[in-house]
Amino acid sequence: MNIKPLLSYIQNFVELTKEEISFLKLNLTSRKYLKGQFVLQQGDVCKTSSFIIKGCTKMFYVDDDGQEHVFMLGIEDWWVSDIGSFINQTPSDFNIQCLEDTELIQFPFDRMEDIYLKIPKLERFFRKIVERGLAATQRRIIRNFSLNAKERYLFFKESYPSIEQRIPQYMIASYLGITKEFLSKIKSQIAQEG
Amino acid sequence: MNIKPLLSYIQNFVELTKEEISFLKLNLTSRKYLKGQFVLQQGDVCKTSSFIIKGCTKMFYVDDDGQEHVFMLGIEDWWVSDIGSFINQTPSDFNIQCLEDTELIQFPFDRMEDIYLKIPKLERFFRKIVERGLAATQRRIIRNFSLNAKERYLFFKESYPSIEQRIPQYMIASYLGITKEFLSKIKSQIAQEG
DNA sequence: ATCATTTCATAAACTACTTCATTTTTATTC
DNA sequence: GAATAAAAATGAAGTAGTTTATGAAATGAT
Repeated sequence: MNIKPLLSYIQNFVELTKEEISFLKLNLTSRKYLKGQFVLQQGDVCKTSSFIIKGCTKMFYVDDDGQEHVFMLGIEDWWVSDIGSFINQTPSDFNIQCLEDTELIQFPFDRMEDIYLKIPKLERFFRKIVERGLAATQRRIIRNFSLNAKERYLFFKESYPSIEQRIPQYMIASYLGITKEFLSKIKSQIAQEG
Repeated sequence: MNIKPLLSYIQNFVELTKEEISFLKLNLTSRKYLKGQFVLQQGDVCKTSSFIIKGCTKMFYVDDDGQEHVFMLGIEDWWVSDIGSFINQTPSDFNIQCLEDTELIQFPFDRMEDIYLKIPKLERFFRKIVERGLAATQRRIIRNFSLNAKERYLFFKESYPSIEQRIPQYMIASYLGITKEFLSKIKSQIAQEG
């Protein structure tokens, strides 16, 4: 199990002893997916919270009209899960699909209680990363309200330059909440401006 | 200090002993604001995380064009704070203003470490409510993408009927991400349909 | 009660973005 | 390396939501 990237991520927040790391290894699972495979499908319960060791994922939602809305993209060192489905163990509205061959380390829901009990530091760790996630998600709502499509695209480009290269443009459009045609228009407009 | 509503809220997640409650009382502060007063002003650091005992607040953001965007409304039993500013102790982009005379119980940032140390259960409590907050915020982004303005308004009406009565319509419009004129149009349209 | 201020409603002109239809470019497969 | 499929570009027509302007209704202060 290539757990190193996860451990060094965790060490940014709390320090783990050797024993704690061993205990973690026993309770986490590593899993590889091929490009195109699903980590989660809508209607299923999200049974794991996953950390991306290698690869790229998209989390999306298909609305009543059959329209696909990309809600979140993920690359190395990001977390992916439907947190609502995970904490309540209720069916998810989201799909999580791999855009490349992808390797995840997964925290199973039914091991979380034990993990928190044995390593209370991880309760602190997860509190902190969820706090950060909430702050980031709130900022995203604000951007969606106060920026227009072009500004949102420029922000995205600047914030996640590495992601833009790895995934098709129509998914970025969906993530930004616009059509692929309009994103195309924006890009040609930007190109003209120089 | 009227701490009861907060305690019964907390007891939904974890059970506190009498000693823990006394300790909490020593570390929390109660504060009353008049209608119109600010709990937080943009540029200031958010030094407390507040629970609403009584009253009504709006959290809003003024963009570069001077436009006000209502990001969140709060009534009794809700939490208000700019979590991004709170956890990093950095200047906030948000304002939190009281729409009625309002009473809050506040968790000061500089007491949090002690509180978590003395009552680890509260680390669990805050992890859980932040998880819930994150799930709710994510659902809101999805709604913003996949519902149109009328659908978003109907969802708001159904979800927060008590709030709608208490605050002016133009703030609801701003919360929904539309102009007051367009909300007015939507309402008259709904009225005609019966 | 009255005056001032805030809130709500209505309507016409406008704009950011969508939809639909077609073509060009890029990637994939045999 | 030709054939096929997938992704991106382009343009014309349509729509959801904005802007600006004006008046009516509700609320608050004196």
